Amino acid sequence: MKPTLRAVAEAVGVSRSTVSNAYGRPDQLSPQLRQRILDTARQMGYPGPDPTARSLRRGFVGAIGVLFTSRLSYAFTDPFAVRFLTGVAEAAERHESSLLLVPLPGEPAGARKAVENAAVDGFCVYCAGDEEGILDTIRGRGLPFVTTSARPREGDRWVGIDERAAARSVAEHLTGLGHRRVALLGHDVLPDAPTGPLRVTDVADVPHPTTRDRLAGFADAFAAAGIRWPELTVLTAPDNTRVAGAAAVRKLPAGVEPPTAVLACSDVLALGALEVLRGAGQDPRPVSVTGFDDIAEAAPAGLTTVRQSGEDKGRSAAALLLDPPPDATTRQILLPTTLVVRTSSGPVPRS
Amino acid sequence: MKPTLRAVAEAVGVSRSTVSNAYGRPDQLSPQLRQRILDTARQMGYPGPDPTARSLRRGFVGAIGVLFTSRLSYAFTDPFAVRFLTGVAEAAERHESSLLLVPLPGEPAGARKAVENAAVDGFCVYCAGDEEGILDTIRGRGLPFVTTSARPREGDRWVGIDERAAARSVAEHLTGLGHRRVALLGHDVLPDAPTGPLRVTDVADVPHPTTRDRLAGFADAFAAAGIRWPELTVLTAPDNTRVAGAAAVRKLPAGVEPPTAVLACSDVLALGALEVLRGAGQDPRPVSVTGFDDIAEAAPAGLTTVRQSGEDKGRSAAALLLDPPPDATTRQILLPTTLVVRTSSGPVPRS
DNA sequence: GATCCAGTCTGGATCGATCCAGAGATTAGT
DNA sequence: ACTAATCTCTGGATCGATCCAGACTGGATC
Repeated sequence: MKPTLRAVAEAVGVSRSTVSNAYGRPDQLSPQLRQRILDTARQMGYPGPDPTARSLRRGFVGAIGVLFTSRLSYAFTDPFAVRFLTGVAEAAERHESSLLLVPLPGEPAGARKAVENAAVDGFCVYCAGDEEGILDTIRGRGLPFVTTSARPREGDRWVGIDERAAARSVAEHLTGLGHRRVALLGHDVLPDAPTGPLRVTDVADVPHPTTRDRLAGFADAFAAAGIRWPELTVLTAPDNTRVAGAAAVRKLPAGVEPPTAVLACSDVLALGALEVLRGAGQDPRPVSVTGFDDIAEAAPAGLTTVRQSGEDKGRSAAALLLDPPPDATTRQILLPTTLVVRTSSGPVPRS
Repeated sequence: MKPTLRAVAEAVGVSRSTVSNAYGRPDQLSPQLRQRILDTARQMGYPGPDPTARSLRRGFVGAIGVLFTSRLSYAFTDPFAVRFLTGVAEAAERHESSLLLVPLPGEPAGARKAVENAAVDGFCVYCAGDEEGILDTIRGRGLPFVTTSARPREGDRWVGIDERAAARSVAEHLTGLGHRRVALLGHDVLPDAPTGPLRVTDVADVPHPTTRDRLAGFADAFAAAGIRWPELTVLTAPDNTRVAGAAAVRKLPAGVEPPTAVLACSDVLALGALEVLRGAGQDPRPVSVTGFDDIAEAAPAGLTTVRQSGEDKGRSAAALLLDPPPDATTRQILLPTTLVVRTSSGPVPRS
């Protein structure tokens, strides 16, 4: 059995408080005594105050929870999520806080339990799906949190971008190039929908909030160009991964007039699409492809996309949690986006 | 103030134990009473047992610590480290364990404190540098741990590859192709060495254990081909990053006979090297480049490399921690590696 | 009808620390 | 020399739960 603080106190012949102070507040005792305590502690093999006991008493843990509303191990396959995490880690490092990555099981009850059992001082919720249940559980615990949710509640801390306007900007880039027959590509467009083309009667039906907002932004641009929502082809992918993007594009109906452009809701989907559309044996007429996020792989692939900084998002989120601005008005941070035009998009080829 | 378990007990008119059992062991009380407890708890806004208090009493946290012996936010820039983390996350998900990512400050004292303050049941230590101090601190706490250290102690849980043999295999591939004038590229080859070519008198002087083992493996192959250590040019990079790799290669002395091959200790370094050596305005005579790890970016770049699975490493490490095999002999897992030959390596061009 | 047993529920002890009001001893101030 | 201030150190209360030995019921067993 490991010795405890009490054992050290008895060995040295002082009170427990004094030993505690030797570790936590050196100014509360004489340097000599402190040294004597530390020495015998070391010699007894006492590893210092137990973190759990300390947390209980102090009411403070020194860790922030990071929640991905998707499987945790999947999260790492999404480069943008990794950048976000990098930003969070950077801010946490500065605050000497640890990060608790909590895996959320699929079923809501399990997810609830996981959130309730996490020993943290607050949460950064990276929203990649439905999250209201999660947020309510956090609220129930009375812990502070920051979301990147598509539509934050009044007063909630939030960091994000104007998804819809950003999406609109890429789409306008394409309508400007003359594209009229396009396919939109997102993941989780409709619940349980198989990979492939869909008729979505209303954008509002899309359950995944980010996908919904981006599709809506695309639609805005096309509406301005005289193309209404029901005329747009929507492709859906089961995951936000390259292979899923590739698979979705392969399901484009052969024979009928193919789209002249594919607008993806993320770079990984777009890169998957590019692979297929630029791959060997394809129709030589190039199809324009655009992405979203501007991950590292986008530039070498020449992908036209919308840039947003995952690091900034993560950093801001963690900062909002770790030292929140006193006035509630500055607790929602809108980050900028930029349209980055590369070679993957071009004018409609003449037929 | 949030209500506690005691408050709920008083409200319902039962003992604290009973409320505790309502959450933790439903079989210990009648379903009706349990329901009544849960209902009033919900209505009072009691979020369930406090995780910290529970951990203290139970002596079990439900989280494993993950340590990177480099800055945490840097770790995410290393694709192989991310794969490792993915594997760890996968195993943790299965065990309903959380992952505590602990940022380690540069100075040993701070790192020690960080490890001592982490509320976890054990550690996965991803060794990317010197780690003995870290491991000693963990041992001091009496917590189990798994390392990927270059040279594990007898009895320690470990998962890794035969670094030296694997490195030797790529190098033999190159000597087989006729390469004799080569440059080795690693990071942290010598402490505080500037980027660029070095004379390293002895491989054993290299402080970074992985770099050392891989360089030694390279040297083995060249020794077999009649080239002794001091004749080998070693390039060093300050970081294990693409830009650092590129910078190191740019420092190759111009004018003198350039190497016909660059053997890097990692794919990111190799990719940086490739960028420079295949870039515009370069000597048209192609220099062979090899990497190590086979990260996702290696294949599209045509990089010859040694494949090892980061996911497997992470998964095995976490498994070794979460349900260790009873017999100590199987607590060290040697994972396989494969030489993957692609287009970045070829025969020595005739001059 | 005494015994045994399973099913429920209780309450004091405990996990390992930190907090805080205050006791004693020293030093400083006038 | 006497009060005030400062420095050290103490010990009981507390953080919020879980553990465990045992009490109490009501029904089955022989």
